[in-house]
Amino acid sequence: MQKETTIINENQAIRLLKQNGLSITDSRKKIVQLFLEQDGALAHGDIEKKAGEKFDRVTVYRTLQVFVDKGIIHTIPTADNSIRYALCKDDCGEGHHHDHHVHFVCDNCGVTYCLDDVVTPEIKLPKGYTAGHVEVVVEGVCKNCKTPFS
Amino acid sequence: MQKETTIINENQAIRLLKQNGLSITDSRKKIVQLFLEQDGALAHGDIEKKAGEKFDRVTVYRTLQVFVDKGIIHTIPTADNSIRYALCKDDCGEGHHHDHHVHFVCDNCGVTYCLDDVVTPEIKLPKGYTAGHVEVVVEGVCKNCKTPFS
DNA sequence: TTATCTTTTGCAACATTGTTGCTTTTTTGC
DNA sequence: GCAAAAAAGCAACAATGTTGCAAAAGATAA
Ligand SMILES: [Mn+2]
Ligand SMILES: [Mn+2]
Ligand SMILES: [Zn+2]
Ligand SMILES: [Zn+2]
Repeated sequence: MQKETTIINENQAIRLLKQNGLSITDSRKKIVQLFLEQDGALAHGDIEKKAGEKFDRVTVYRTLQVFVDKGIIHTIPTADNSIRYALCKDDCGEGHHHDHHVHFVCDNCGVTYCLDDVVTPEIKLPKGYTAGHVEVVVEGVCKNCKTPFS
Repeated sequence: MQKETTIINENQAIRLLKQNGLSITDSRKKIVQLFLEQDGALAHGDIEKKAGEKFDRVTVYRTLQVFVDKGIIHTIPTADNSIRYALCKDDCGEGHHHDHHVHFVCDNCGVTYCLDDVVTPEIKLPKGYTAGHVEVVVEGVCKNCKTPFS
């Protein structure tokens, strides 16, 4: 028998897809579920691996693209030139993301977290510059990797 | 006759390379000069183009790597998965970068600027997280693209 | 300046990542 | 179930990045 959480996540995945007017397909269900089961963010490569040999690489690319467009997931810029993706928790939708939170990359375990409660600060820019979106990525040691005596 | 600024930049480039204990080669001189002549940041591809067909792609990759290692240039993370590089203005050196400034990417012209005078803010993290380095990238409209009446 | 040693370059081959057009398969709405 | 629409898979390709190695260029000291 399937584990109960898997079923819950499958239902949740289907709900999320329907909410966004997307048709329900195996790959979309599976990829949304991966995000739901996951604490941190996922890179394209992670998804390919975690989904097994099940889906074509192109399908994964296109699925992620659709999810970003619809405001289901957002991208996280990192220094190592690999885009990570994470679920949008805010009221993002088609054509407008509102993820104004800080991201954290752990030096030790490599996991990327959305710190949903830490909002991006106001940045005072020099004269002539107009700010749109602000991205903040903090690198350091995460709560799971913290040693008791450090 | 060569333009005077070119000569100045060549001397400056040589000085910078010597300072960092690097041997003086055509490609290193040329690439440092490109950075000196440039207001914004450069991506790998920009450098290949601007250097003409002069240098091998591999040489450019390796040169940029050496420059980053030596603290001559630093990388700038961007959302579009393309690493940009810019000269370090601070006291960076081999094995330690100290570029704590904000970066700005113009939506309109695409140029990436180092805002050397805008320092990265302190970020208050949730319990258990320890901050190392903080990266801030602001996206918006730059001083050159600003229209008079906006 | 030349000889020698060391470093860097260019080349070739390869790996990884991302893109596009087209055909087949799946999903949806009836 | 059936037809139309959407998505997936496949193949071919483009772009980007990496590695090993031989040739060339740079540094050093006689
Ligand atoms: Mn996030
Ligand atoms: Mn900078
Ligand atoms: Zn960690
Ligand atoms: Zn601009």
